[in-house]
Amino acid sequence: MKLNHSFNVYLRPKAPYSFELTVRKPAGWPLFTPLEIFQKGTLWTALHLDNLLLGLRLSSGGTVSKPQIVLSVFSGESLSPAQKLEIQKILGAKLSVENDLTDFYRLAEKDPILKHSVQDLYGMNDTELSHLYAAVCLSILLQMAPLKRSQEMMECFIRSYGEVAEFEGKRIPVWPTPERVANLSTAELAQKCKLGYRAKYVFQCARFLEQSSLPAFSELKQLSFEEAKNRLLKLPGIGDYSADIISPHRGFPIDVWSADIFSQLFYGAKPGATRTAIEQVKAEGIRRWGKWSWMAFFYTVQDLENLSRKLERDLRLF
DNA sequence: GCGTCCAGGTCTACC
DNA sequence: GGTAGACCTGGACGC
Repeated sequence: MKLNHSFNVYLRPKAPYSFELTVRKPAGWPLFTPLEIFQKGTLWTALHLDNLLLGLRLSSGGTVSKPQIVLSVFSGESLSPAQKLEIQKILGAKLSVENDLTDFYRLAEKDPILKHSVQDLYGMNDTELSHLYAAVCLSILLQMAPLKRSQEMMECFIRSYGEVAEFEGKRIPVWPTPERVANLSTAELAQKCKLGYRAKYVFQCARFLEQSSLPAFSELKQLSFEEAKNRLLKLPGIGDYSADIISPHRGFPIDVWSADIFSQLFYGAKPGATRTAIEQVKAEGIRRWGKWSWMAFFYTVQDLENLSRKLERDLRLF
């Protein structure tokens, strides 16, 4: 879809805010779609907001201590001032411009693991996924597969069934909407992108969301952590790990891979039976970091390369 | 080359 | 209520 209309917005996030680390996370997590383009400090990406396809160009107009995001929004139709204001508000929230890292950094300074990560990734903020169904599909396609295969499934799924935002000579495919996927068949999903048993869940979740059986992202945010998670657990194929990834409140999403990492960080050794270590590691992370456990998880995972080097050298775990 | 195992979980039948 | 086994696929590994 060609997006020929545009308007510009200047966002002023709370400092510290590293534009580059926030929109282009070190572990390779994309902002809104795995097929977005990042070149010389500028990100071209796209997403659906309430079924409206938008293209975005983002760059930094400031510094970590005096941040500014220069944002151009592209749409297929002319938008009213009220629509533009609403879009600016939603994108600001997704980019965490009101996020205050002060309390988390205060905790991190005294923590033998986190003190390294916040130093390495100073000003990195978490961001919100493009929409609820995108988050659901992401978590399902991460299940029970090596990362490479998950990435292949995601890319095929997005290229095959997502709309393409065309603007400024770029073509950015976005995550499919539940309305589109609900009209497909499980067999087609399984065969075309080799989703395996996950095809059933991707399809059933699309039907579930299309029938509005679940609140939108913004509404889930208004609920308590437990209530939001309980609502998400009603989705087919969504268990404890996936709900922790999807929830706007976030959780401490420990799977086999991260249980291995955090077990080494907490206890200095790999877990014996990895599956059974998940609960133990999760409980320990929440005990140590409480309401900041998601941010601790987020910073640790993004900083693994630096962290493993530093921990080998001088970390004394408590 | 071929067979087996298992991976960044979740569901369900069975006890 | 707790738990073993099944579920798609493909890469790694042993033979």
